[in-house]
Amino acid sequence: MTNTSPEPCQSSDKPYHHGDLRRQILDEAARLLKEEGEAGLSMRKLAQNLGVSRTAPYHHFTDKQALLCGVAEEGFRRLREVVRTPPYVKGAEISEASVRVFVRRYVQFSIDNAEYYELMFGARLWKSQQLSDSLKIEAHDAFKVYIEQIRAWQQSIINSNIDALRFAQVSWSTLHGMSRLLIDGIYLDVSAINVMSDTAAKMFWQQLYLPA
Amino acid sequence: MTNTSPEPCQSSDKPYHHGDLRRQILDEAARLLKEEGEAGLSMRKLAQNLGVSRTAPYHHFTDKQALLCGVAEEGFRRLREVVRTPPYVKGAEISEASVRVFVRRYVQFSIDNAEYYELMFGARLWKSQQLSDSLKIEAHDAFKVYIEQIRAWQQSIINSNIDALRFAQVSWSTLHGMSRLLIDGIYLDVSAINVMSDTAAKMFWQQLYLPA
DNA sequence: GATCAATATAGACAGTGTCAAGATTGCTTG
DNA sequence: CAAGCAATCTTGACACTGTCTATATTGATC
Repeated sequence: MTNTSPEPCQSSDKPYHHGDLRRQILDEAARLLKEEGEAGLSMRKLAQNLGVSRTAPYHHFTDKQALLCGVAEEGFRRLREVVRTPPYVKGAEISEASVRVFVRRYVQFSIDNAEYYELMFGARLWKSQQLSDSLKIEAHDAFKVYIEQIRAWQQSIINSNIDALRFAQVSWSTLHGMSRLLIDGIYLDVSAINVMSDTAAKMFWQQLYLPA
Repeated sequence: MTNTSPEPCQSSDKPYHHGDLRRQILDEAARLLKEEGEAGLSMRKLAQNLGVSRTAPYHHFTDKQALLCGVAEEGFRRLREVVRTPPYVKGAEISEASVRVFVRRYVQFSIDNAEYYELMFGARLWKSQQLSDSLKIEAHDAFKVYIEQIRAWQQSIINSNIDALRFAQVSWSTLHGMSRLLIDGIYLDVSAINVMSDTAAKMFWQQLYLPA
């Protein structure tokens, strides 16, 4: 399986210094996670796939844990990017349709970036005490996007009896739960994603719109 | 750390055949998962803790995966047990309070048996194609309990516009999401469990009770 | 009591994360 | 341009893992 004869590319002899390793490690890690799952990701295989020695990655990530944190960080960046794309929902423009868009977007992101999502919201990350500062910032920013969305909803809600914090917690639970059930292979009917998302959106909307 | 001198218990010399190994493996596995997390569970440490050779467990579980399936199976049995304890909710007796009881019970179970819950509803289990038949049965029975609960709700709902299947999926997503967010250490405020549960219950109730 | 399946054992192998010590390189500063 | 330094990459080593194989001991059955 291992190719002993060197491939005649990359400027004949590969340079001692790779030059772009950190970036490629992050990408290859995500690729391995996607293709083979968590069990398929090892530091050594990672290095080998990139044509570099086993310990080379340790000069860019102190730990395997640190590497996973790096991938998760990338995920948070992507999430923020996705949520920030139009159409936005602000202030009084809120409607059931806009809630629907938001829900669909969240769930769709989690499916499309399952390998990232698992790390971003997995126990491995949040139960470890060693979160890098940059990760904390990224994660916090991503959370903020959600909170802002809830606040925007809250500004134009008719049901003033609602507790915004509790509603944010429970609604996020719903989104997160749907995502995990789909990602983890417990909900198998992927074609029902949109219907489920819309059902959730309707539930949220009725919470916001109707009196307690 | 390792105690070389044999402890003077267990009828002097320990017998060649353990006699109760399978049971103790399951318990010790759950204990290790609870105390040290998934990373702290290895077949070898397991065997050593039980005072048995490294390969002994393999006569009771073909795989590490099979062992985890066994633990999960135990978890499903427990879940069924918990949900079946009174007070039940049947037919027309449904009320917001009864929904609240159900929600609280589910979330509380997931917290109290986190080490089981993680296995029962983890990707490791559901993405592997090798589920034992007994596990499938246990899991299916546990799901049935939930479905029955939803059906009971449905029988006395006023809102006939609701799609029972979709509602079951989304409501379970909410419960599962809350559980995971708490178990995985993303929601840290454990004291808010009951308030969150009640908020979710209220949301469910309004879905059931109010017209679309 | 002989036989057989269940249960336990030690030995071995490949694979893993990661530490330590040395080699090679690019940047910086004199 | 030379020297030096820090960043980067390398090989070697260690303890640990899951699991295969072959062997030993036991309890139950005819």
